[in-house]
Amino acid sequence: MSGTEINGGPAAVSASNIAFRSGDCIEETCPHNPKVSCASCRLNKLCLPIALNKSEIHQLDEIVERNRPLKKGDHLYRQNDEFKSVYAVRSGSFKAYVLSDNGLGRVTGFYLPGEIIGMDGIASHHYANSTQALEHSSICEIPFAQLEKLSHQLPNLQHHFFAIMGNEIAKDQQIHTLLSSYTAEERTASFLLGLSSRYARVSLSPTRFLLPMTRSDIGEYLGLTVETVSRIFTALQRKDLIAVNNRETEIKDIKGLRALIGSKAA
Amino acid sequence: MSGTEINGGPAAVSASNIAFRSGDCIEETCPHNPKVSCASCRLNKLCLPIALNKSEIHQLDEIVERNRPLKKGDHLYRQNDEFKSVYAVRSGSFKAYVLSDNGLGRVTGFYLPGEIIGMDGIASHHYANSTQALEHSSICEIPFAQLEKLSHQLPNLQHHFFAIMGNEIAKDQQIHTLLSSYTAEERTASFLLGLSSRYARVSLSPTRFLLPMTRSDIGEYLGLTVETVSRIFTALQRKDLIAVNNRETEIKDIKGLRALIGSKAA
DNA sequence: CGTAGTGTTGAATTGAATCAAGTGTCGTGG
DNA sequence: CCACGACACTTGATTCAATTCAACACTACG
Repeated sequence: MSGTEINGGPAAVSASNIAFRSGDCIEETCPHNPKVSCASCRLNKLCLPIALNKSEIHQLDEIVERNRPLKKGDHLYRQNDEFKSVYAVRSGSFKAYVLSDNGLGRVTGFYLPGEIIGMDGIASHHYANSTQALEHSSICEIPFAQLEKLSHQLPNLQHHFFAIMGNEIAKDQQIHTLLSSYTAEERTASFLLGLSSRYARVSLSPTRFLLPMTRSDIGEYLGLTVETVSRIFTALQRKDLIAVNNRETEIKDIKGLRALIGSKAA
Repeated sequence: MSGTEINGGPAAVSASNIAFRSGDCIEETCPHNPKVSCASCRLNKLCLPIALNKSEIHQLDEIVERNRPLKKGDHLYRQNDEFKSVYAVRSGSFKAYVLSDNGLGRVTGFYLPGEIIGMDGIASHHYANSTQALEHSSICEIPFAQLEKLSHQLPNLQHHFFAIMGNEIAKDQQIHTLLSSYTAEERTASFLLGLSSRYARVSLSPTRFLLPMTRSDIGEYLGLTVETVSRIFTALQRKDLIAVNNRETEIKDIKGLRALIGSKAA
């Protein structure tokens, strides 16, 4: 009945990480399949539905719009667009960035499956940055007005959305510390460890993954130049902490990486 | 009846800025007076009560605890303390900071009257940083569980608290950009302009104010050393953009300051 | 198969940090 | 009320981590 009409065949949480994922995709949980419901979505333990019961998840399902997948480079929205929705990444990955007058862009965040995009627009009713797919990706759109209305009916959902926003705030403050006091090597190590645990969160390998972003994106995010990022990658390889082949990345010594930033850890 | 028993005499939104404020303080709106209600608080147009009607403000008043003032250096809470409440600054100012293993602290934020503290603890149920009064200050404590319950009853309050959190997220992302791409001079100019508009928000002079924090605090916040902050202050004075005498600060050419970061502006 | 984008590496430069030596300011106790 | 000590701030000389400039290799894709 429900099936693979639109996007048949196997798929993984992250298209670029097909080679590294563990499980197989069964039709109704295929992350590229727009018919997947929150109830059956493999991310429902990490995404908005967390802590909701069956009937609540069903209500959430009603307001979620499962748009067609985005191609690499497609924009989810652009800076100053009117804020209408937040988005949950179902598969693939995104970068958020701002463009300054001088043409230079700065990446403000990367978003992986199960993560929520667009909360920077809630206050001003306009998105503060542009957000672009880094690879073939699919998202769930959650119209914010409806999310608010539903949150008002479901205390669990309100509680959880406060938590998601609080988490974003805490995470942003960690990055503040990183940018204001870490060296290039510490930033890069911390970035890789962060990616690692975010992949682990969605049951992908924490030690082998494909970077969906360019070195330049990483540099813009970490406040470094492309050249520095490249050099640090080389240096970390020489220390046998990682192995990088283009985008393919292996963390060979996670403890060693952690040790690099050890004294800075809270 | 209600009066100045606990804290008589004149007071201003920011104790350290008494010399610069415009209006006088009448008893029931004195920010150091613990008996001030949200309804009569001079900050109620900027703080949590915004967008609430009279009856709603009254309900909010019921859950707000107006603690005794904090002395300079007193902690509101410490890193890893159990999260229980968010706090609204009524008067004075605070800094939030994290301490790393190596003993170095990094300031993650400054909080002025009308601003909300503690949202970093919502997700993990533990505060992610320590928060300390920079001067004699008073706060309104808002137990979060009760705020959630009340938000559930008052859609306006829910909406507004989502907005407050969204604003914090947007602000943190701006700082991300600042830290990852601004020079020392641009960071410092941006910092002063930010303070200026935050003072303006609470009807204090945007061009003359006392800095509640040390040069070292500023440096830790902006990712610079004390020495660099000091040098930049001197340089900005030489350019006639500001005049600084210890903590007393005057912005002499706000356009000129803005021009320094012009090409980086969104 | 060529071209644009992505990534690496080297050499020179530089902005901010570090190291160092002061002066200024404030709060406290004698 | 003044003297003392601790902290806050400033300025200068030197160093260094990361940027900039430059050249080239790799890859991916129409």
